[in-house]
Amino acid sequence: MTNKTRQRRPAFDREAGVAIAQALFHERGYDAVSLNDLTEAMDIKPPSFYAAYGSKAELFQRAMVRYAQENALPLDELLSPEQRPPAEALPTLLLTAAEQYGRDSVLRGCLITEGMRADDPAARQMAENLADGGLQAIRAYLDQVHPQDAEALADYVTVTLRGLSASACNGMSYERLTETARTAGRFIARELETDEPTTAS
Amino acid sequence: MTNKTRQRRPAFDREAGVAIAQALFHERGYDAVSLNDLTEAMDIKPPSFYAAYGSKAELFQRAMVRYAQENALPLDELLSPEQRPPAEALPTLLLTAAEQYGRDSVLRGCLITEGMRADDPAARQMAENLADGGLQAIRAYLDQVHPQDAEALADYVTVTLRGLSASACNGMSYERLTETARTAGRFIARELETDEPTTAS
DNA sequence: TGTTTTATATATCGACCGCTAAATAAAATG
DNA sequence: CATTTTATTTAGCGGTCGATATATAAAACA
Repeated sequence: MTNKTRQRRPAFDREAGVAIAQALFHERGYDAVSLNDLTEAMDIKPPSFYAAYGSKAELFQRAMVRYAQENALPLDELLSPEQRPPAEALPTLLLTAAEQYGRDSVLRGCLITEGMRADDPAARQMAENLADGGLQAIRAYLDQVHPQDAEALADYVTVTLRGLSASACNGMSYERLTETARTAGRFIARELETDEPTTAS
Repeated sequence: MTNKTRQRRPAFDREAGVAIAQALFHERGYDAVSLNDLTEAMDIKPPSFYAAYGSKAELFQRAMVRYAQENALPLDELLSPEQRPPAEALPTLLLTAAEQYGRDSVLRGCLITEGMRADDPAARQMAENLADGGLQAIRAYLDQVHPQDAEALADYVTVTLRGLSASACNGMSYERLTETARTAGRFIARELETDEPTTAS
């Protein structure tokens, strides 16, 4: 009789809850955000929280995935060997990261990078797994375009990214972050141009 | 009568307690070390702990000062303009740091640098104050020897140091840490030699 | 020796942690 | 409407957090 498919109860928007959690985790870090902080910000009670997300760590995982989808560096574009030589791609990668890490006054640094320093082992492992994907993409790109120094260059880039993220979290200004990224990018470009004196057409 | 000055009761060695705390804080970070961890490692009860150190944060401060005294980079030696040109001093600084951050399998990274990411605001501020001394030394050195790019170079060095410390904490090997530091050092040396084509005698 | 000082141990404190059992109310289905 | 399902609320679980009030015992000093 009631063939009209009734709308399901909204209850609360779980995806919106993930977005709220993402912002809180990004602003304060995993450990510093309590269940009370989360349920209060979402305007729900703890049982609803656990029915929806399972645990604080599982929600963190979803928040990091959401962050990666909307904020992660476009590695696929940046690191396509056909389009960009490494002397251009890697400086762009560093600068794009620095711009992102420093552009918002409260959401500083990289949620995933900083998640790797969480005290909770489960959360830390989740962050490491997600970060590993990006690092492997950088490494794979360098294996193609600059195999003789792929590990050293990949390590240099990841260490610089971690330094930029941590510095952003501690308040380094947008201007100084991006200037530092530009400096590191120039150094890489100079190194690559030295070894590989331009294969230009 | 008893003019023989009696030895004061040993009770427990407070300096040894600071050393124990230093190791625990270095291994796990400020937030992840509980009062119970500390009192158990020192083999004392909480009231003795508070009588001796005042609070967890105050003990952290003492542990960081102790760490700085015995482990901090010898900035005074490294950064003496009379002795070393920046193209030599800065690469040595980075390499020395990387060696220190990665040489011990459990005490990774820099206690003070990582302390700046503590969740406890008091502890974080203490770490920032201590770190600021080192950063100002680097900046003052560069103001003398390379005033045209002092801020940019100082920022580059500090970001690299933070990246090395964080990477060490997350398990990057001694070899890769030191190789990354050498890479960054080469980049700096190349930059300085480009701008300043040797003032040699 | 007697008195004072100092550091100890016992036994918590109140607050917060992540998380959940049980009861209830609302929506979906017949 | 009555029934089932689902998400909610109330209330609180056991545990740990940093930190303390109180009482006691040992050392320092006269």
